[in-house]
Amino acid sequence: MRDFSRSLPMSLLRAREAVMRQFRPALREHGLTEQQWRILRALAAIDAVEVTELARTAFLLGPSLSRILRDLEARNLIERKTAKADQRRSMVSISKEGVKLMASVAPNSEAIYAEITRRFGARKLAELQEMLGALELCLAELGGADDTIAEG
Amino acid sequence: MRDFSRSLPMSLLRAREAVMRQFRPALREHGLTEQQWRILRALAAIDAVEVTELARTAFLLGPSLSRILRDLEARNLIERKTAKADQRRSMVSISKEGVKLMASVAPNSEAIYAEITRRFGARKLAELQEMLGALELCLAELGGADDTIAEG
DNA sequence: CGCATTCACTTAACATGTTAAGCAATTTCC
DNA sequence: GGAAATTGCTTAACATGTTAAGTGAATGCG
Repeated sequence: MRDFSRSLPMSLLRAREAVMRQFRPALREHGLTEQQWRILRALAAIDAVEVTELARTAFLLGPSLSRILRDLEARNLIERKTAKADQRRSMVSISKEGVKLMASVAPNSEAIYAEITRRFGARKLAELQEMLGALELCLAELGGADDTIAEG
Repeated sequence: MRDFSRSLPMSLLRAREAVMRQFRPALREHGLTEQQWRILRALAAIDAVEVTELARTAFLLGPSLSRILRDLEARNLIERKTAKADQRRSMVSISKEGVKLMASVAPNSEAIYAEITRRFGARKLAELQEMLGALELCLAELGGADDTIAEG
């Protein structure tokens, strides 16, 4: 069997970990996890979203998002209100405090990203991202666990 | 701020998830998680290893590995014995049952990997892996949380 | 209308990720 | 030789990943 440490999943895992290692300390200083940061960033780009849509954007599973939103709401970093038209839906938005927190983290985060880009090379980085996107696309067609496309 | 859904961490996360989606169902059929599978594969390649070395190989943190080894030992898929020379060290190896389980999963796993390679293209895949390795390397120099190199 | 189905979200249960603390065996250094 | 530091591993505590089940609201349809 192929040396698993050179398999694609391991390569992707190690690469991602190498990247996230750079960011985690800065986030930690502000009491944020990687996933909480993703949610705040997703929310900062829009006015308000439904939970399901937010899950897709932040790439989190429903149950994880449910828990995190509960905690972020308790910390007054986000706000929720149920939609008028459909009581099942809950609209999530970032709070003033949330915006303030983002503002205090963003510069540091941007600096780290810039350094990574500088070291790896902007062109190479773009190339890499394009390949990752292509991989994702070609596997999306293939499907996988509970793929909604193939089951229609 | 840059659209975070196009950031490098997100690209890596989505790509990896797209890949793992293909494998998880097969592993699940045999009652294995991705991490347990990584450990068995790492063990299959050698006679016996120390826990710390296994953690490095399977890319798992100590505490995670500790728990998983406890469970795999309870399922008789691995074996442990403390080293004679140093009572702190524990040597881990795969059991006969473990080998048998691997043999029953490996063909399926290999087939999935082959299909991914076929769809994405072997050459492109090699290129991608090379870029991932380069990224990892260039960030390793940069360091990160609790980096042992920079602290010596 | 009424009832089964679907939908949006939450809870539950278990496995892992992550950091800090604990513990015993070993090594250092005087 | 022995106290202090280090090492190898485990536990603890909390956050998230993952799948299944639960709950209340909306929808489809007879």
